[in-house]
Amino acid sequence: MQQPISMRTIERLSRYRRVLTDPSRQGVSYIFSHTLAALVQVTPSQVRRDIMGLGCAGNPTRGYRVEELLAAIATVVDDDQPQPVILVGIGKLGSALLNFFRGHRPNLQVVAAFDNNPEKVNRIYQGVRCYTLEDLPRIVAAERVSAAILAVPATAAQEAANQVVFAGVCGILNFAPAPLFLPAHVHVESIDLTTALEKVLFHTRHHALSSVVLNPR
Amino acid sequence: MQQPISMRTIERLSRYRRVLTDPSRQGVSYIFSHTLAALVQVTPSQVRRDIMGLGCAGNPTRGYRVEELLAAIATVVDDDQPQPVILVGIGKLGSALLNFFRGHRPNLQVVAAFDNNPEKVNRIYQGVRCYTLEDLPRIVAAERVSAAILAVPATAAQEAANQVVFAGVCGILNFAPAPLFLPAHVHVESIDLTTALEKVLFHTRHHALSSVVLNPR
DNA sequence: GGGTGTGAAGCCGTTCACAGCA
DNA sequence: TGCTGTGAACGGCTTCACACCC
Repeated sequence: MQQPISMRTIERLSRYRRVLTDPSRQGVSYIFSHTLAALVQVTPSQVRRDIMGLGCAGNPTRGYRVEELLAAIATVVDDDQPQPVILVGIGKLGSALLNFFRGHRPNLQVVAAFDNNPEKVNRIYQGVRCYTLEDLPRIVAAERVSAAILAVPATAAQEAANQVVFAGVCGILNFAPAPLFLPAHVHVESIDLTTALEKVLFHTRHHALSSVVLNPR
Repeated sequence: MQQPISMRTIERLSRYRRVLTDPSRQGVSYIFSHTLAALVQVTPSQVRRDIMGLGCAGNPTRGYRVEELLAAIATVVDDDQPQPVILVGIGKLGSALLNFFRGHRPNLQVVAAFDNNPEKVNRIYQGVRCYTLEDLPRIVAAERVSAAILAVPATAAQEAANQVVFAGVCGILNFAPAPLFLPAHVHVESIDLTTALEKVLFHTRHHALSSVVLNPR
């Protein structure tokens, strides 16, 4: 009866959590589906559906208890303990990401960085030490790392991914604009910056042509 | 009869183009749907569907002519001229993105950067000058900019978006982890880094629990 | 035989619509 | 009255299956 939660729902749960924990909303202890819906820009039905999957009950007069929602979301997407993550590639993008993820979510912690450039090895970047790729297996094992952020050039991506997976990682957030070929048990989430920008340009272009003939979403 | 092209298809077209223009594939002039499919990791039917929408004919014995495909893709997603884009926010992430988009696609050009920090104004970052936000309307008009990349902190995102839209931009690639409330004619594409990483962690976690009970994709 | 082009079927996520309830 | 919880309808995207062609 507890039916599987779709990936789309996970994404939204993450966003619900973000707005629910927004400091400006401090002190609000109950929220209606339509309020939350407006905040993340989805439909109220969508919110209720998602929450249904959480097995979390609301109340017709007050809505959902925020604290309860947050706890339920954490149960689904988080672990109880901080999740150790590694970063591979400390170029401009890599260090920007390091900076971004630092303190963004409390239990999502970058525990080590890796780079092939000898000048970078052993230096500390925003409190995170940089190692050679040779240290991967050791550190992945020691810190029980299961996910890696890949911020290397496209040409180095496949090789880096191989090494990371070999070291025991089974989840990758990939920023290199290249498809990765990896064993089926590895989950790859690619952030395709070029494609994203091209999508925006496609839209503006069609807006300019004032012939917006395409289905939304 | 030429039916509208879905957003999903646009994304894939962008990826098809990437692998088709890969230097290592130089000299290959024909390609089969299954070959291209393997390269971008989709099904052959998917590739054929997408190409069908392009109105581009293939040949049973040789496949599709690469040059023809590229031309057709360009017609749909690109413009003939380089597309001017602006960047708002030259922090770590902003300059990493500037670096990334520089020379990644030829006709996709960052023409100006903007930041509120007076120390950054008038400096040149990777060949791109930084301006105050007050210069937005002028430059957007002069350069005929229609899209903006937003790389500012979450707290500043809405305000920056307002200004950018006021200046005449109608497409935004947003990196701030905050929803943007804007007029309907503006297209916002959000890159949600936190959510993306949480998705990966969700997967690894469920892989670890060896109870991967969810539908793929 | 092996590929393309495409109608038809299937699948999944979203939205509707309404019963139940405070 | 107005919101939650949810079966049922809907719609879009993907995959199937097969006619057609080199």
